[in-house]
Amino acid sequence: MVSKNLIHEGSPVCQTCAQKNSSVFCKAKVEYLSEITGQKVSNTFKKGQTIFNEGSYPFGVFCINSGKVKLTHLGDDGKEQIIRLLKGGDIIGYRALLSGERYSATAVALEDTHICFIPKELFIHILKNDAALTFEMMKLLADELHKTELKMTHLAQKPVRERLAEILLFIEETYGFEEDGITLNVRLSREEIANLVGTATESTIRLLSEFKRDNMVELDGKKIKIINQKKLAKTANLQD
Amino acid sequence: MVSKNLIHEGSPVCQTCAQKNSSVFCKAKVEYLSEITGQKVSNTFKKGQTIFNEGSYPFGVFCINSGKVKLTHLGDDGKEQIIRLLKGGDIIGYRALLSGERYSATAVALEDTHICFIPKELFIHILKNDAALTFEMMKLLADELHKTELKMTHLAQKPVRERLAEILLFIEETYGFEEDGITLNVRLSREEIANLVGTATESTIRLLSEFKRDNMVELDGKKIKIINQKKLAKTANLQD
DNA sequence: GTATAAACATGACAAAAATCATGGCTGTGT
DNA sequence: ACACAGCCATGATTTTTGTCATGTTTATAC
Repeated sequence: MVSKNLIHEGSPVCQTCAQKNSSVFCKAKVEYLSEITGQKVSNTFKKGQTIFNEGSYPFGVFCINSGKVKLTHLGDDGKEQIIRLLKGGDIIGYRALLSGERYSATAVALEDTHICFIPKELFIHILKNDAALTFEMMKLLADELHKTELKMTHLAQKPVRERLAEILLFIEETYGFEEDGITLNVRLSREEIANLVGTATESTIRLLSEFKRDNMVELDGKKIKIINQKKLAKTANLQD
Repeated sequence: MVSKNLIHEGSPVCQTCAQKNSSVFCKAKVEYLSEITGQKVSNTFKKGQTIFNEGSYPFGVFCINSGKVKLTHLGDDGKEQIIRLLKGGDIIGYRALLSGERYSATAVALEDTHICFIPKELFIHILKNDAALTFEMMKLLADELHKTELKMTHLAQKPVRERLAEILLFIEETYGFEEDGITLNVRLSREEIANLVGTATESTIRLLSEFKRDNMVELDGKKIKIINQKKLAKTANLQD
């Protein structure tokens, strides 16, 4: 494993980064990759730590090397809404940077997470000179927009039960399973799941119990096992 | 009025288009503007006509010259969700084109609308060669993503009453008022408003009546007059 | 102008979901 | 091991919202 000692040195090299081929940066010209390697700062965030905060100014973008991150909005009544779940290879903080605004969301590590920070100037400089990378970034934004529009429609039209089923499948799609092949590979509190679904925590707890009763999932503390994916997908009532 | 005869010729010239300074294309290099002028197709859509349909393949982007357009998703149960309202200067159909997918939404003219069509090849060719324009497109996407994330959070957390108030203010922000300074400058059915808010048509009708009772709006058929904007904003309970 | 359909409006009711209350469980630090 | 806090669970209740039914008004076509 090349990445092992690199990570422990605190400063992995982009050209050999484990995420090189899943990140947008894999599309950057090689010359820029070494520039990034030279200027980036590598960091570790412990579970629960905040990477950046809604309302503050962005100084660059973050590229997740390993770990899991949630991106949240604070609603007008102070309730948290999780708008995205992220993992190794994903970049965060670019939205506000491109719009030239403050962060509109807060990023928090869901588990110990390694992240590289790329300064704003370098990021913008590369974008302005690397058309292919800019094009990829544009695509990434277009995809994100599409996903968000879908989520919006589902929030507006689907009952909580369907949305919860959908979110469980979405978590699976994002983080996959543990070695046993059925346990969702992330630990989220009931409240966090509720904040993904857009509902009250109690409703989430109640529905999870129902899903368990209906043999779609098994619950063991924060561990959630998907034991009947097909039925769950049917419950989610998905078409698209 | 330069634009008047241009429009009636059926083929306005981008360099003198009334929307030149509000569209992203105003950032395109002059040389590309004339290329667009040469290749675009100008068209008129009557009220209610479909500009493109969810599920079909994009062959280019549309640039709205004048008029009003709604972009809608079909939910899994066949219910329409309006995801964006557009006007002169806005471009549509770029999202699917950039992602290389079929349209994920349907565009329908809300009133007689003039639109220029720019072929895919030209659009992509220009993007690949005009870094400044690409950068602007990226910003546009970033802004759209932000707006959509906000809408998502509000759909998840706010009650219907607040969302309706918010939507009325949003319509005002988008299309403004008629000459009288209080009548919203667009005619939407109650059902369409409901599909913006994400609620049942009857709920929308009921709440509009309440807003009228509470002296926030006046109703006259499809005409909606905002007579107490401050109170409406308070009802919307906005912070951001 | 008149017929016809579509849109608007309102009441009654049912369903969905949030809130409140309470108790048990689990993990963490001492 | 123990106390404590935070999380999980569940029941009871209220509020919100959707659905169904029905009548009225408005727009549109002939």
